Amino acid sequence: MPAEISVRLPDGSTRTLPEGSTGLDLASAIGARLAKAALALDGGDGLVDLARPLQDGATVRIVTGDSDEGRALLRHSTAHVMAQAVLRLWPGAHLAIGPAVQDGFYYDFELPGGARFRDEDLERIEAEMRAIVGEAQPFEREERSIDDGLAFFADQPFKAEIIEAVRDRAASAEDAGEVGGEGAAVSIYRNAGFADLCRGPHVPATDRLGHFKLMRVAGAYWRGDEHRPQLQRIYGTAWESKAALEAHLHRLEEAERRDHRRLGAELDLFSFPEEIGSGLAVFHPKGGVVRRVMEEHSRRRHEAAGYEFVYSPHITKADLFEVSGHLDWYEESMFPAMELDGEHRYFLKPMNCPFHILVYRSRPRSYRELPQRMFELGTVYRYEKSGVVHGLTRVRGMTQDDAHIFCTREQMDGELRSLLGFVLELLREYGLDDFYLELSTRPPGKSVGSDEEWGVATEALRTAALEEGLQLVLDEGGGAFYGPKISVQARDAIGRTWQMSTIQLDFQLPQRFGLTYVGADNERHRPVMIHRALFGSVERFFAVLLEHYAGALPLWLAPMQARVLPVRDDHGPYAEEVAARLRRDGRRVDVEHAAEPLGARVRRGRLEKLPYLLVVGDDDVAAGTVGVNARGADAPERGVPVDELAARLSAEVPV
RNA sequence: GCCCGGGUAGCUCAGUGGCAGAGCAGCGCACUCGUAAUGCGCAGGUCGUGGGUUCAAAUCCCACCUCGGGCUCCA
Repeated sequence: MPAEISVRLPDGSTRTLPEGSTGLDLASAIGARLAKAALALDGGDGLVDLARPLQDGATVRIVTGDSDEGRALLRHSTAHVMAQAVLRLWPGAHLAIGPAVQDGFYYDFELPGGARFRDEDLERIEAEMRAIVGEAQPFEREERSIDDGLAFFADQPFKAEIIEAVRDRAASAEDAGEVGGEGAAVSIYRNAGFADLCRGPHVPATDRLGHFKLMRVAGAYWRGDEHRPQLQRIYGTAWESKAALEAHLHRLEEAERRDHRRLGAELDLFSFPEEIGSGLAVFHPKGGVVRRVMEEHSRRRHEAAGYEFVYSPHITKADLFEVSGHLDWYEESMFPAMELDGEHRYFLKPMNCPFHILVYRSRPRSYRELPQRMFELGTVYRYEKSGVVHGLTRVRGMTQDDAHIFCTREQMDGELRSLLGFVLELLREYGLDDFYLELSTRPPGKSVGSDEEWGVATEALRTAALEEGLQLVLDEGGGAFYGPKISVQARDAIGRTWQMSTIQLDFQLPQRFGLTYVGADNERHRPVMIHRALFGSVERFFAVLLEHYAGALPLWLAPMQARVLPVRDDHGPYAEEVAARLRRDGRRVDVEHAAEPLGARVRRGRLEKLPYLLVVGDDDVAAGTVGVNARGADAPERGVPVDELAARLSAEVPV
């Protein structure tokens, strides 16, 4: 009688199989359907190939494609197949890395003779990949020593570099997906004449794949370092089923439909005239209304929260940014200097903080007036590299809802706590309600101040963040040159995250500018400075709201809140009366006269995403009512008295 | 800044060496209508900019500007 082993399944049951049985044998024993869906085995400490023998007594779980880890696995294997296809089409290509990423995968290549992928190549590669999938090639794992591995990949310099890094125990997290084996060995996966350095696991064979699409080609630096060779990266997406792939492509279309750049043009909100320059927007009248309402609400809330309003110019002599350190640490992001009389250099400001500091320093300060909170909608200019400008979310001229809080060290913790609460409350008022926090620490080699100060500041931020009870993610080295920061990341209606508010703690600038206050002890003390912007920039926040709401802004923010549509020309005077009545309540209302059929005007109003279309005809003129066609409603509502409508609208506008 | 792909009418796009096109939007006239496109007509383009090749360039070549997707960076 052959020896047997038993394994425990997630439901608590156990299975007994002949010794030497593999994950695939187990799946087959459970059911043919599972055997077909199985991709890998979770043997307790990580995923392994189905072809591996089972360990007696282990608790195991079969991984299928309909889980996050299963999808990551098949994406990784699809990347592998793509590399195989590229190598068939471009013999001699060098392979770098090919991990699974959110929704898909990529692989980085260096083509022989410095060749570049072109868009048309994607089709050829995809066709080759489908051929490989059709060949149902099994993935076979083998382990080799470091030296064997180096010899094996002698003609693959990037793979060799990865192996050397493993040998030198300097493997970064990024390499972890590429190498396997324990310490002294690396693993290689082979299928049909192709072999790749890879930790694995992989799906059993290439025919488990197939629901993929190559998306685009891009450049990417080897190891993300712009001083190292630029590789050719191909991005693809891959899913466990045709339906899942199609659903993903549909989500991409949905995101495109919400794109603020598209909505901005369609709804006549803003534009980027080429004549002005890259990354510099103009807001049109309708966008101007939205912006004004956003800003007015913000001002009111800041006033209520104890902020004082200051104003500062857009340009300054160089001295100011020399003292602040910006010219040492930030100059590459600043527009070049304006030279005047060969005597003074002037700069457009990239940040508002030094100006607020000068306001603080304009006279002696007492501890009695701290904390002092200075707020400004301050327009700043940053010379962003040409490849990074993007709609309203990454521009070269922007207005920050910027404030600087000057306080004592003792007040610091309390200020940070109340500030975080204020930020989140305000963002919720604009309709965002799903957040997490990110703590950015000292950037190595690009900062000022002592380790002790950075440590204190970072801990103060961490404490305040933890008290808020939100998820906290660490962003190592992501702080500003003068201090660590917390940023509030918001998830929008379709789950994308955006960096919104930033809160930075700063011990450096008060020192550089020699800021002081006189304490109760009649001695001079150094205040602490907190930099914070809640929208981040008004432009970016505008873009985020537009995408979050897919252009259908809530009533209080909508550029036009209602449009009155007279059925016939002779209902025009009544339509104007209705509009005038609503305007008395402060509503933004217009009238579109009956030059076209009602259906056409309703359609136009819908496309403009107007919250309310108000139709008035014979019945309404007679009864003093309107027909209410609300955005998002199934059917129009007839015969609503005008005063009742006015009351409804007022109730819907919170401010 | 680097890699790939674009730029033709206000918008979406067709046009790959031989007269610059369509739909929508705009304007005019007619239609006066109860909830997602009334009809007819008119007007609208130095084909991103500048060079070059050619008898002839939207089309081929070069440079630049600009937009999109990435890398790096970031509010």
